[in-house]
Order: sequence, then structure tokens, then C-alpha cells
Amino acid sequence: VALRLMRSGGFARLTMRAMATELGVTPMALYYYIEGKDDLIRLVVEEVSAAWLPLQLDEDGWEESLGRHLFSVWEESARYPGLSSYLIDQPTLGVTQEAMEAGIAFFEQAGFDATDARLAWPFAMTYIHGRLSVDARLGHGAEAPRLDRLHARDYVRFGVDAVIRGLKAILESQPGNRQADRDELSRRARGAAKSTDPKSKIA
Amino acid sequence: VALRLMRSGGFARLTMRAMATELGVTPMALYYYIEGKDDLIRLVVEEVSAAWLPLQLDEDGWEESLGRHLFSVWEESARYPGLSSYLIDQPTLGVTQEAMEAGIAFFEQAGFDATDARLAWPFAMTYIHGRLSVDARLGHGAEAPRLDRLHARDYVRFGVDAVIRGLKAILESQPGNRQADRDELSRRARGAAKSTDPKSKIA
DNA sequence: ACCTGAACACCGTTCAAGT
DNA sequence: ACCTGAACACCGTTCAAGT
Repeated sequence: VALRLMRSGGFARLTMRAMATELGVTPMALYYYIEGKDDLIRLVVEEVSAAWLPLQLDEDGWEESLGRHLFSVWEESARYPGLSSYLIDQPTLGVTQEAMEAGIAFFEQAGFDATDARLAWPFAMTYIHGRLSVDARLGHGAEAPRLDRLHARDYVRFGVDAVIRGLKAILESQPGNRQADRDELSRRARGAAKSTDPKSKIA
Repeated sequence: VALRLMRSGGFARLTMRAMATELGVTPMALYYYIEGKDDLIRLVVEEVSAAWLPLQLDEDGWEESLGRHLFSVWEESARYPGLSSYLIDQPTLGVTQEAMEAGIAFFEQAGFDATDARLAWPFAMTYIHGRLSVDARLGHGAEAPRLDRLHARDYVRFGVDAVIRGLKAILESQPGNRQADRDELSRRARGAAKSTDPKSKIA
């Protein structure tokens, strides 16, 4: 019922009283099952974020993997307008500690050093939830063109591209991770490397 | 009074009733001077955004100019926790139509084509307000370290860097704006160019 | 075990009335 | 011109009481 309320009227429509009315009970009946509104939202976020494509390093490289994840977060979350405005105000952006650690591990696997990996994940998530917050007010469907016939999808496409390119530039400027290393990583990705890879960041 | 309330208790503390109490009047007295709460927030945003360093192309290049602007928006807005969470939900991110057009013009002057300039400004602003929204809950001062002794300033520094590098990569991949043009721009910036600059994008 | 009813402490705002 | 007072339509939540 909570998810349906949010899909039709956005996060603002999700109230204890509206839920009770939909269920045909008084508002206080809900408190028998949940601790309060924060608990209700936690369950909602759990449900919505389960539909996100997980952030994991696939064979076609971290750039493509990250792009797919961000698009998936955007598409799924966009069904619940205003949810990202809530998530962005939460510690760890509303996801569990484990999900955040998995996100950081992703960037370490991609070759970022420990500090940059811890900064890269919140950077990408902050952008995508920021974008979703903007979309919530403007509408995200094809029926809602903005300036110069640009649609919500154009904005997020540009943004995700810029996020990935920015992170790539930072990765390439890391000491010990310059052109020579990148060539090595490319070779490994193609399965052509049989050496011991002494400088590999992936191990 | 509104600004003071926000500085001490954040955006959530800015209520018509709290303002009235501070002023020693009843809530309805405010309606003689302002139309309602939306109008009050509009005036607050007007005041806060006036303190932002304007986004204008200075002699040290668009990258540095953009970096200064974003940091200034971050530092000034951070004094009013929760304000960015409101701004990010607004069309044109809470600024006036003119401010948005000036932002787009900035990216055109920097060499972005018309479409990318229209996408670049919201991208940068969406990120910085997203970042501010996260900071609002976690605190932004040096007294609030996060994971691994990283501070709010580290996150925004990394993010602004990534935003600029990402936009730079997009600019450089634009047709007619490749290495040859960039070398020319670099020469101009150093004041060494006395040619007529026929291909310059800045004019 | 499951739910109700009254009440409290908040919101923004309308409408009519005061001086 | 400037402000009050009562009231309305909302919130989330506490506490005591019902079956």
C-alpha cells in the first residue's frame, strides 16, 4: 500500500493517516506492525532498492558497469517521486552499510586507491539522487519536455557520462596508475596476460 | 529573522509560527508583509544566493572559474542546512531564470555547444546541491569527521574535481574542439597568441 | 493479539474582526 | 495600515482503553 501511494502521489502522499485510510483502519493500528514513520520508510527503501541493478564489476569494465547501475537506480527510483529527496538527506544515502561497502569495494576493484574509492561512491550516488530530486518536481516521462526539447533522460545521460568521465580522469591521474598500468589492465581484461602482474591494483 | 532561524536550526526550523514568535507577533501578522511561506523562502533564497560568487569566465580558464563558483555555493549554502534539499526540488534549482541563463552562457563561452551548455549547468548545480543535502544531515564542519577521517570538505573537493574533469572530457570529445583547438586555447591563456584566432570559441 | 478513541504538539492558511 | 483570534485541514505520535 505504501509503494502504491508513493507511485500515485509521490513521497508527500505517504502519510500514516493516508495508509490507514487505504487499509480501512485507524492510524494507530499501524503502530502495532511498525515502529513509526521512519520504520515504514525504511521498509519502502528496502523494497525499492532491491530492484536496483547491483553495482558489480562486469567484464566490459567499470565504466559500463557503473553506467548500468546508475541508470538502473535512476529508472527504478523515478517511479517513486520524492524518494530520492529523502534518501539524499540520509547517512549512507539511505542504503545499508553493506551496500555502501560493496560500492566502495567496486571502485577499489576498478583500480581506485582506498581513499578515492571512498570518495567515488558517494560522488556517483549523490549525483544520481540529486538528479532524481530535480526530476521529481519536473516529471521524468517523455511527456515532460524541458528547455529546447531536452527530456529527463537527456539530463541523466549527460550527467552519468560526465560522472564516469570525471572519475576516469581521476583514476588515470593517480600515482602508479598511469598509461603503463592502464595498458596492463587492458591486456588483463582481454585475457592475454599470463605474467604475475606485480603492480596490479586488482589483487 | 528567517536567516537566523535557519542558521541555528536549519530549514526545518523556518516555520511561520517560529518566525512570528521571534518577532513577538501572531503568525497571521506575517501575512500582511508576505504572501505565504513560499514567498518567505523565495526571499531567503534571494538573500543567500546573492552571497554566491557569480559564475563568470575569468582569465585562468573555465575550469578554475567553475571550481570557485561551486565552492562558493557550497560554503555559503552550507550555513543554512537543508536549504539545498529545498532548492534541488525546485525548477531551475531555485535560482532565477536569468541566473540559469547566465550559467548556460558561461558554458557556451567555455566552448561547449548549445546543447551541452544547457546540460552542463544543471549537471554541476545538481551535484553541488546534492552534496549540500548530504552534508546537511552529517554536519559540514571540521568537527564532523566521517569514515576514515574524511571531512565534508574532502567530499566536495573530490566531487568538484570530478565534475570539472568530466565536463572537460565531454568538451574535448566535441567535434571541432579537439587537440588542435585546445592547444590554441592554451596559447591564448598564456597571452602568447597574437594571431586572429579564427577558430576561437570564446569570441 | 489486534485495534480504537481521545488527546497532544505541531504545521500552513482562511476568514472575519479589531484598533 | 497593521495586527489579533478563532478555526480549518492537515501532520506524527503518546497513552489508556477496549475486545
